[in-house]
Amino acid sequence: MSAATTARDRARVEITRTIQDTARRHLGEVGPAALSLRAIAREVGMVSSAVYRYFPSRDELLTALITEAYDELGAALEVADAAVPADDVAARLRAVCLALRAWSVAHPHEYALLYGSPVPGYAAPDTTTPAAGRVTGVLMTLAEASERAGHVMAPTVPADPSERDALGGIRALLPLEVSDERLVRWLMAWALLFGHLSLELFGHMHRGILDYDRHFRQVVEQLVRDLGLTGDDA
Amino acid sequence: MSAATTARDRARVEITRTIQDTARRHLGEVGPAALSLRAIAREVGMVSSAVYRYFPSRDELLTALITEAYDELGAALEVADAAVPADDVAARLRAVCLALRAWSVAHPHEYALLYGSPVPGYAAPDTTTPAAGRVTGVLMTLAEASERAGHVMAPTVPADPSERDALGGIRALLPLEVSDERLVRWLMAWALLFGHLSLELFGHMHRGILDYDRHFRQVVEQLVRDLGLTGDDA
DNA sequence: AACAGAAGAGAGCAGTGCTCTTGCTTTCGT
DNA sequence: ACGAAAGCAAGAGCACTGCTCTCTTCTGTT
Repeated sequence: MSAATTARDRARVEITRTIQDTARRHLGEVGPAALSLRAIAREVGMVSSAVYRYFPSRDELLTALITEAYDELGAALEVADAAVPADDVAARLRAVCLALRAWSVAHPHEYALLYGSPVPGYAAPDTTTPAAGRVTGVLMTLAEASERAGHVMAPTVPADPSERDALGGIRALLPLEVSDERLVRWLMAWALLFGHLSLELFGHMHRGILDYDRHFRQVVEQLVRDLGLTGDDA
Repeated sequence: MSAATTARDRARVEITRTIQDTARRHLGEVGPAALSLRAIAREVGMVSSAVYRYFPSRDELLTALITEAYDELGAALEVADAAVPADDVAARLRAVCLALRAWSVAHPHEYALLYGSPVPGYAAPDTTTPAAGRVTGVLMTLAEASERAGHVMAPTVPADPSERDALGGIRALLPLEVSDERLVRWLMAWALLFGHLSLELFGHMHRGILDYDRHFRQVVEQLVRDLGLTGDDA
């Protein structure tokens, strides 16, 4: 059993980090699809084949970047969430939404890597799912908090009985019990947020929205309202 | 001036179509990023350089495919919309939403091409915007119809005065006057729909939603409700 | 029938991911 | 302490990509 970290071990993790960092920089500059393993190797100062000692394939490198990005985003959301009184769910949602957009706008290529079209041959391995769950987990935690606080949502369509089964996957991941109706509304919030960001970052709002920041805040306000997080309802 | 269509002209459009059709087939099979001009040429039965007589670059070919896809989707939505009584905006929205999802699920790669991360070096020229507008136009038409019908939306946050300017782009594209609040809600519907589809098609709902179809219908119902398209409000 | 222009073929350039072989160095077990 | 074993870097090479350039062939028009 040699748990001792040899010099080679240290060099390995260091070089691995160097590669991943340069990859990350390249990602931020040229985007996921244009990521070139050879270009990265060139900049790190080694020949392309040497990189394969550290990442068995370009996809593995992508996976590392994906996980890292998910974690970074998740952490940003958690920090934003924690910076606000825990019992003020409306404020927490606002903070999380703004943090989400701030990170996405600051890292559009990373956003595209996470939530854009999947890279062609690439199929995300299960390694990334926990990191990905960290992001959605923040929203789901808020959903639970809202349920616990007993917030009254805007007029909501009663969930079809079969909807309960349709939501089975999520429910298994949630510690707390949340009503179908509330779950649906929070899933809609989830889709709305990422839809908004995708449309904005991928250029589909270019001709329509003149002030992204302003409009986003309006949307978040409406979201807070629909979820019933403001004291006054209807 | 020879406006007469010579045999060569006819051959040209025919071959152009053949290339585009093969490209379209490949697109449906391997996705946008993996589209290979050489592979297409190979299948059409000519050498790669010959294709450049018809499409000056791979990007031009992509542009053609994008425009085509937008048009196809737009047409599908228009057909679905027209198949329902014009004065029943709720029914029209339901039909459009279901048609949107049906097309997207049937053509995931085309969806990714249109609404996923933009292709690396590629910047969509203005040629595609009218076709793209056709899709969003369907939704905006419904928004106008709803305004005209005087539907009362679910409790809505009053729009900040500055929001009016933020929405300037859209408003310039809309023939009818629609209130800021209603516009915001319909833009949210737009973002929600494409967010939902992106999350679904790009695999982010994989662990959470067991019955996509069922869940989507529930979401659409809630959407109809929030937009105030059902007779009974709150 | 002659000619100009369009179309196709092929070679070639620079780039990609990835594999395999060849040396070299560090580590580990005896 | 030394030899074996494992790890690492480099280079050549394969199959592929988009794209350009040249050369030839073919074809529609006058």
